Amino acid sequence: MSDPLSKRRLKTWISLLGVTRFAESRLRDFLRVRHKTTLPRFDVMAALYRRRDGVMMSELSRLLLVSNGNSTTVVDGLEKDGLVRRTASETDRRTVIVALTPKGLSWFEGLAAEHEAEVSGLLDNLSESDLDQLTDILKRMRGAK
Amino acid sequence: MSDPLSKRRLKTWISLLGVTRFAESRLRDFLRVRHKTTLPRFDVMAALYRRRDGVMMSELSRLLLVSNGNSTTVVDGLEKDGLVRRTASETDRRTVIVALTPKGLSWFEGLAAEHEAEVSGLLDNLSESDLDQLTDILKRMRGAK
DNA sequence: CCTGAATATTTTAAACTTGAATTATATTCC
DNA sequence: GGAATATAATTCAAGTTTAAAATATTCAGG
Repeated sequence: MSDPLSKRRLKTWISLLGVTRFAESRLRDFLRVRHKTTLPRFDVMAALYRRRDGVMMSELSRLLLVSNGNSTTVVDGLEKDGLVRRTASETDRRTVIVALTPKGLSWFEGLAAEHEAEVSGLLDNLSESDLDQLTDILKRMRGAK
Repeated sequence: MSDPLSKRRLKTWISLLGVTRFAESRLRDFLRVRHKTTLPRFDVMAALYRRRDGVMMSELSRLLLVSNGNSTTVVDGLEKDGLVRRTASETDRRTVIVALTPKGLSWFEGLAAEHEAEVSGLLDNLSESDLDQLTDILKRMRGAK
């Protein structure tokens, strides 16, 4: 179990975690300083931007890999600020559909390009072939259960 | 700014984040169900295990990429449980050295192998050459400022 | 020495997050 | 149809996390 391969995997994992945490902290700074917002709020907005027709609360949680309770809280805040809207489903009365409001849409659009540039800067040192390899590796990791 | 390369980087970043979040959530489950503890507590213990002589609070925060306040809180909890110990520095009275207690050490040792196996399982699908490439790519990402 | 800048830590308030109830609705299968 | 089960969302308590403010100490120049 504690063979050299297993040790190498652990080391790689720690390194992976370090890099993503560093990058997340940079993005948090960017969002706070430049746009007076937070990463979790941005994440929800980005998910809703990609799924313009709206998503169920539970689907939102699945997409962002956070708990249901967490989604409820963040969406509550965004709704209070008029950036997202909750709508009851016609077909299933348990279900709530969340979507961007027009205000939310334009807010996000005013931010998206800058955010993309920020992320792009974080991956600046990666060549196209690095991106290929990384994408491939991540796909394989996702396969593991 | 929003050229194809930048878009690819964004996509890769989102994928990277998804994979690490998924893995973190698995580790959280493992620690909660099997060992009645949490990821942040484990992270602190692991850092102290690697630095057996103890580390300054601020260094601990830097290692884990969390805020100073966060380190204080988590170390408070671990100290109350007798797993770590704070010691005043001889040379600098501002400084506090945190280290594992004997109890903390044996607790961690009883856990480390299982944790390593858990992580190893998450990277199961990666070949040695994948690990090489990934390590290399991460090193390059870390270079970006 | 003194003063101001820098460093180390803790405290605080607000936000985030989780996992476990809880409530409500839908589905399955007898 | 009705009971058991599953699913959707929220609420809740406890813990985590952040960033900023407060406290204490050291260091560097003058």
